[in-house]
Amino acid sequence: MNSVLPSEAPTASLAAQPAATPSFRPLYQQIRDLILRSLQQGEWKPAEVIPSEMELAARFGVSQGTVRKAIDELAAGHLLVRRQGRGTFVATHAEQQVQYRFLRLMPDVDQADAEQPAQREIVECKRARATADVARALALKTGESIIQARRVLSFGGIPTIVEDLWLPGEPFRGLTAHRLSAYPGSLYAFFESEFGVRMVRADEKIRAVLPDVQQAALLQIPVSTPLLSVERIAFTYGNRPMELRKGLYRTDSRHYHNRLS
Amino acid sequence: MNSVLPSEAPTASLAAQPAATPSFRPLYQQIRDLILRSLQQGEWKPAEVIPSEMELAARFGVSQGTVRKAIDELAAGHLLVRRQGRGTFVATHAEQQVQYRFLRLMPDVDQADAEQPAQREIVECKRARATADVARALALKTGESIIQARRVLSFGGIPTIVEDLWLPGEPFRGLTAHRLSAYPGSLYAFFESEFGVRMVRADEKIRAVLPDVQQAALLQIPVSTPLLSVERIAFTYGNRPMELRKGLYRTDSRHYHNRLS
DNA sequence: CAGTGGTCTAGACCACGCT
DNA sequence: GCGTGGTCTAGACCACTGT
Repeated sequence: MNSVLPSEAPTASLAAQPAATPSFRPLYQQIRDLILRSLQQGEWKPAEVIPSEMELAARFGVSQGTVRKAIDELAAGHLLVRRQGRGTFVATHAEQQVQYRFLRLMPDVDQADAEQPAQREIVECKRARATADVARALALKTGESIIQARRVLSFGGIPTIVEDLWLPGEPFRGLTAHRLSAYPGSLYAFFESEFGVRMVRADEKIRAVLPDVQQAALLQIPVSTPLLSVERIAFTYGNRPMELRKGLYRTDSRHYHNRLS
Repeated sequence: MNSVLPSEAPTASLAAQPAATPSFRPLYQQIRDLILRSLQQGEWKPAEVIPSEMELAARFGVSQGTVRKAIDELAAGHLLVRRQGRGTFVATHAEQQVQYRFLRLMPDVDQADAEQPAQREIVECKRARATADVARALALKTGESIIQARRVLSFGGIPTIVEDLWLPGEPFRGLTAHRLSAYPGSLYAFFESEFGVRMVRADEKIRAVLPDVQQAALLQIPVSTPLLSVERIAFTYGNRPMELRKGLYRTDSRHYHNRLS
């Protein structure tokens, strides 16, 4: 039997599979998707506990082991975090552990003592209309309302990153330079707590480039300094693109770190 | 009970844990490490099948489920590959699927039709002595014997990558420019089939740089062209570093792709 | 001590690949 | 049809966290 009996799944119905098996879909994946939908719909908010495995098993009418495997996959994708003895929690960007989960620029020499956090300066933040490029990246239509921002990150007083951001206007309605500057945590923690938009995954395209005059000025470097260009699209639940970000990184005393396996 | 009874593990003994639990180590991790050791010692060679889950369960005196969880972890780390209905195989770099598993330089426009493979040209290949830097990266002593090579990769006739390689002399004894040039597959497939050295993981440090005169000449570009510098250390089983590679990538029509999650 | 996730087992059945 | 990995279950027990 490849589907949950409706009578045993009072709060959620799974699409029944025909007895013949033209397309087989494991139960635990169906459960995973149901949990995912609950996350998406905000049934449990970031940093909250979700129901225990036994509760979920009862709710979906499956065994604990099946729920466990569903949660395993979500935890592997950093959507959930398991804490033994306490419960399973909705993952959040606001955790102390990793300040910048998606920033891979590391100091060349690992100063053992805690590195002081980056200083952030908002250079610009305005409402605008999506160009064709931006619209394509954010799955919008050309001309739709967006928010555009530029900021500079400095480490130990040295301007190191200049970033341009493009955000869809609708979900981020009410975002202002002032609120951006005032927020103490990372941008993604800001999006999460202020707009309920949780970034789950990102794709980056990395190149070596030279800055234009303005970028060079912001980083206080000559225009002949090669920089890392990092173009990122960040996605929420359901692979919906919610941020386009183009960063320029100085790499003379830091490097972009990547592990291949 | 946290350890396998010796009587039930005839071909391998697991370290018994004291009844008090000062340090608890799950059984499946112990099994995983035993399988890992067998891989390391070459009991099963790349692309070969390993024994079935039931056989391994009998051999280690545990249930199939425990072996399964051990294999799951190794498969997640790309050390093993499961194929339903056929068995579990030792992973290899020689698979057709992904030509270059560790090369993340992608064409900007995805030509749907198969891209023709890169052309490879060995520029240099010589025996030498490890400098302090190289020795540190490869966990050797300064002055130990190494092999040094330089090659150029071209895509569609355009020289795109120039790479310098440093390899420990001992495991790669007998490597020559001729054998390098003659081998049809990727470098890592070559290391695997010709020297039994299987790379399992790699760390990369990425920067933006300008080429020196010689590098610019090899890539047929001006010295003012910013390039991606990719410094990679590749590891075999047991986190032993076995290759240092410094690559320069042209990124005007290709980009380094990375997925963050 | 109760409740949570984590481990381990044994057994049944399913999907897949080969012969 | 057989053997492989893949799914699902039910139950026991362990390790960890809070009260």
